[in-house]
Amino acid sequence: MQRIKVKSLLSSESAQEEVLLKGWVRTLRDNKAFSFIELNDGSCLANIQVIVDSNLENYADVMHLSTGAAIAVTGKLVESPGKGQKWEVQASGVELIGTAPDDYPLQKKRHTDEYLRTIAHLRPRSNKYGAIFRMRSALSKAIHDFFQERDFKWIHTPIITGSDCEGAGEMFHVTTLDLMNVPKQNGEVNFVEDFFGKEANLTVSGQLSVETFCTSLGDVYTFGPTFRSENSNTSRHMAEFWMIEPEMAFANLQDDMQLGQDFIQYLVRFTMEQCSDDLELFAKFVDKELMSTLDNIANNDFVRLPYTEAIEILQKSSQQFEYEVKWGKDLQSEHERFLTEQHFKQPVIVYDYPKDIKAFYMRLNDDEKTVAAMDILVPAIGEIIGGSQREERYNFLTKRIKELGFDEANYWWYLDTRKYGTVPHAGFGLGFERLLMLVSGISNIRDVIPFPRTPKNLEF
RNA sequence: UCCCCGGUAGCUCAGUCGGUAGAGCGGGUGACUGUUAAUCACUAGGUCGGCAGUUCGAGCCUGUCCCGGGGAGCCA
Repeated sequence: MQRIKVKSLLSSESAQEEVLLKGWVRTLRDNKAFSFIELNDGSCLANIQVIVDSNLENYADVMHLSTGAAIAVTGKLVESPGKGQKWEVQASGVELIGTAPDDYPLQKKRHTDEYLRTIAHLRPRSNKYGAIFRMRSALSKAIHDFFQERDFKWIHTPIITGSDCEGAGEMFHVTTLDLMNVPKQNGEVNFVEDFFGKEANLTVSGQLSVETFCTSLGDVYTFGPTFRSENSNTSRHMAEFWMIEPEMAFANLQDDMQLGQDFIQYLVRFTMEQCSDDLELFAKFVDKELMSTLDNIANNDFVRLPYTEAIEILQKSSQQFEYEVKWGKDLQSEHERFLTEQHFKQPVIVYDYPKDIKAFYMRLNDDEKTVAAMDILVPAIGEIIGGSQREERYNFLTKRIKELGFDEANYWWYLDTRKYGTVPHAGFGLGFERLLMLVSGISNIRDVIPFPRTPKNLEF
């Protein structure tokens, strides 16, 4: 007999004479005459109720089953006479596959997120974490669907890089050098003896690589892991996270802002339509306002606000800020929150930032003071997307590289894209985990990735 | 990295004036013929985060380190 998953069983149209299901015991209620087993197999949030009668030959074993045990059940699917569920399975056989001793760490009660983080290998067996990781999987596919439907090509940019993309964050070294005996020359580490013959790092962004493919395949995107070795201890940062970076050829900042809005709205609508059961759990137990937040995002155009006007709004507001609001200074968390949560009460795209607070590759505007950069800010999370139209003019780009004191030679291949058939192009980066926080209401980024990597934390 | 808060039973927490420790849940045993985080009875669980100090005496006071949370910086 073929195994059927709980998800299919629960959506069954009619009773079934014989089914086989396998999964893990969530809870067990028993008495002398029969037992109720709540069985979950991860296929969906809901459990299926299994009734085991005491005349079953191994009933003594069934009564000693515990939360967490793995079992196989054969029986028939019938309409449940009890309240609370449509279907239940009357067992004709229960096979014990894997026991769970009484020190099983997950109890049938609510645990704190902090505790569950210490058992990250077991937490997906809880309702909340099962739900977020099912949603993580579904949204990963939705991201590819969004781009593939629009004829964007997925580019696998490298994880190990030799380029120093200045300003994008601190990097992890990749090396095979003997750390007890590092070869040196003139007091510096001699990377010539290292695996690649030069200094190597884990990628902090696939952008520069994907830009090169943008000038051949047109519209492209990356979706993969990214690494930053910054000593950030916040609920919004990790050392390893997943990033989506589209890049469009023959596109300007307006196109970029539109793509960012379309992308977020597509994913929010997808979640509401395709993950409704799991989403309901978050709306009920994690964030009571989740559904209205998502409705608001899905159904309204994002506010588009030039940086200069954002500064004016902040300066005119009666709000007291800890950090000074001044043209030329970057917006702080408190400023972003004021704009999205209090002033506009919806996502805001701030664009045309002062050039001195933004990266070297962003396109200089005609005012020569600002660059064609944009950040999409959402309530509670803050910056979810950072993007720009790229500087496609060779002379402007080399001038900027020189101004910042970077070594032009390191960017020879990047500059080639401006030398040969350069085109206006634009793109952005979106942190996948921040998106998951947005659609689930989960407030700590460590709880939307299977095994979080943060400073001083590398368990599992 | 900085500021603030916390660490007591497996989990969530209480612990008065400094006098050697409590509850709920969970676990175990038993009862119970339709339960929904079942209910009822009984029962076993403790290096009070580590180290040092003050004191006749420290879960409680002091110092320090470790870990967790919230906020900030940096960013996605």
